[in-house]
Amino acid sequence: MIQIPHVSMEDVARRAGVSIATVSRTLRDQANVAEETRRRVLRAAEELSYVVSPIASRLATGRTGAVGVVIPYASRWYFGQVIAGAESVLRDCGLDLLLYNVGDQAARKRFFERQPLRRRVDAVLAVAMPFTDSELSTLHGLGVPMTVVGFDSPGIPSVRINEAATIDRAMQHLFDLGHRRIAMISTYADQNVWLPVAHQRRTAYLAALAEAGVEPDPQLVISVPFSVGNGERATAALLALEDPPTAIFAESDELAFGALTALRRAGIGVPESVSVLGVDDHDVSQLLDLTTMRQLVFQQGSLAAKILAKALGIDCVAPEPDTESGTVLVPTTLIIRGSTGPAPHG
Amino acid sequence: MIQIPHVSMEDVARRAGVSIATVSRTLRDQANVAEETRRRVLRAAEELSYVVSPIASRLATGRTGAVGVVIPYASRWYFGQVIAGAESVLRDCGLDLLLYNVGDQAARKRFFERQPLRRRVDAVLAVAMPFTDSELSTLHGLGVPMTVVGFDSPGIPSVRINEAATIDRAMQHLFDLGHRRIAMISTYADQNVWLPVAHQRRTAYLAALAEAGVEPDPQLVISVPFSVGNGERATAALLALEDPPTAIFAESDELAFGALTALRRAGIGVPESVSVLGVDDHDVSQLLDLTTMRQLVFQQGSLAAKILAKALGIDCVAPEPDTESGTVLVPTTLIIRGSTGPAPHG
DNA sequence: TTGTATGCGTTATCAG
DNA sequence: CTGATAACGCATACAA
Repeated sequence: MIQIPHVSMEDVARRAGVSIATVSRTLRDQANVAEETRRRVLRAAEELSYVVSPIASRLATGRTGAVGVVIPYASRWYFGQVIAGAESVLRDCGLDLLLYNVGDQAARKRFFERQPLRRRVDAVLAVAMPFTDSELSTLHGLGVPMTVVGFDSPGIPSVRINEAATIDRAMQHLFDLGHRRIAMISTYADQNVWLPVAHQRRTAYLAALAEAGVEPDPQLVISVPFSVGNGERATAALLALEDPPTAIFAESDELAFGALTALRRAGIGVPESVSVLGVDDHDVSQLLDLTTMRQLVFQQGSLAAKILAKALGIDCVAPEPDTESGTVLVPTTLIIRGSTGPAPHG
Repeated sequence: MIQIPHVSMEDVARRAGVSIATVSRTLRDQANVAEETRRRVLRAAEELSYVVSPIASRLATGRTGAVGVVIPYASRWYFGQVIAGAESVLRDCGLDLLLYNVGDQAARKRFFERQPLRRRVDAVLAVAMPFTDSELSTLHGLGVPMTVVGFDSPGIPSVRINEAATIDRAMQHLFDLGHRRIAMISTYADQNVWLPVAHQRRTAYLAALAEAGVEPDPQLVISVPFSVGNGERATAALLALEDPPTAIFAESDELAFGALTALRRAGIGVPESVSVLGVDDHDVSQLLDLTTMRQLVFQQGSLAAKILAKALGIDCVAPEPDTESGTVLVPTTLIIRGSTGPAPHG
């Protein structure tokens, strides 16, 4: 690979017959440059196909021009959506997106020990990764603005959905269909990623039951590690109960996929015998005809990025109306498909 | 947010009673530092919790310490896997992962016009994004090593699967089951992402038919834009044929998901009446019991990153044995699940 | 083995 | 409006 000698600002200055200071001013279109000069500089830069060295610029300004995006599982649908949403905004703002995938325990530990973000980013965007107090203080030690997606963390702006309202809406849908015996497939806290979201959703599920005057049955709440296969196992367990549920509410679509599969394998009709409902509106959900609470994940990512851009004083995108408060709630929508139907006659 | 004044190398040097040159040498553990001095320096750095400014370091060395990862759709399973794989290696190598998501036409155009990667990365990793000649020369103009995943590009090291062999293995499986009337769901070239892979897979499909002595039927090859819904529509069209296929081979699992859905909706038994086979081994495939050609996408991403690290002279990970050649072929495996079975008696 | 001095390519502060 | 010039924080020949 040929190492191309880079054109420097000095080269441009020489060609345009001005000083490098003028070149610098021109290129960042500052006001105090004569129109004639400006044209000469721009033409010289054009002819030399010059681009500013971001690194030198960063050293001089003290800003890194980058945002660190910290996520547990880059390859999952939800996180991919957030990344894509954030990327679209950051790109428009001229900010680099530095990706840190710290899903497994070892990676996470190293991340917080070595702190690769130090002196490297102007802001941090953390996705669905609640932190321990220790981790949180480490992050604060970075001294840069931070925003989180998918959960709340004290003192940090966040973008998420209203968990309680979302779950409640879903439960209402099932109640409306006459279901009373509703199971929930929840995720299990593992060592790497603690998901208070799971807790919130379980709580909301119980609250909805209570409000509807339905006695909760502990057997109907199953917690499994998040994986596309565990929803199936959980459902198999539910079906093995003496008094199986008429509806299964999965904490996320991916778990619901498993539920649908288990039901189909067991030859149990959906929704004639059992209804299934998820949360996300995953790409595959439409295919599987899964009723779900749609959340706009891409938008949550872009919103979070906008908040950061604003915090950095970068005016690059149309401001969002409700970005002021500490927590931005992105609305969710019930998408009714074929996986939910009237409760079978008891 | 409080702006924390950064500790500089000079502070460490002062505290350790040495020059900054010695600090610099120590921190990059060069040999020529006295053990005693080294300890003093390390302790001083520790006490001040000092970290080197990557930016200053980069300006001095002339290397950016970053790799640009260019992909069309960050939120799709395949790309998420590649990203995760690349990230794991790059992190170990101390390289930043700069993500560029250029799926839509506008973003792609801007990417090649502005060339945000110029002077910003030491290497480029492009994923399943064949380039036009113009784009290719632009990339070469970056003057940095490059590697591609998922396809070949002249003069660039690549990591991919053997398309022909993969498709052939899949077809053999169907032939072995007695299928002769095999449809293929292929992807359609759109403006944003041209996928020669689609072409290769169609060609391999036809070649396999020819070798098996089966007359190809143009009606059985359907091309649709890649989306989780189009596989379903394509399958519906196939089922509407006078002489519908007994097996459907989808270019990717996501399309196969649609096929499964369409069949289930039409009340057609899988695999009793129609077999379905995909390529990828997507997370959801196991759930849907889809027979598929598994490709290790995460590994392809990490392999590509290793090739780049090596090209950059960074010795950070165990070298791969077969990384020498221009193209690294990652093996694929037929994963037999429940979606394929013997052809129904004609 | 250690220190000095110069350069890396900008930005920003001053004079002019 | 423009041009010197000093940071920016580190790496690295070169000296000592």
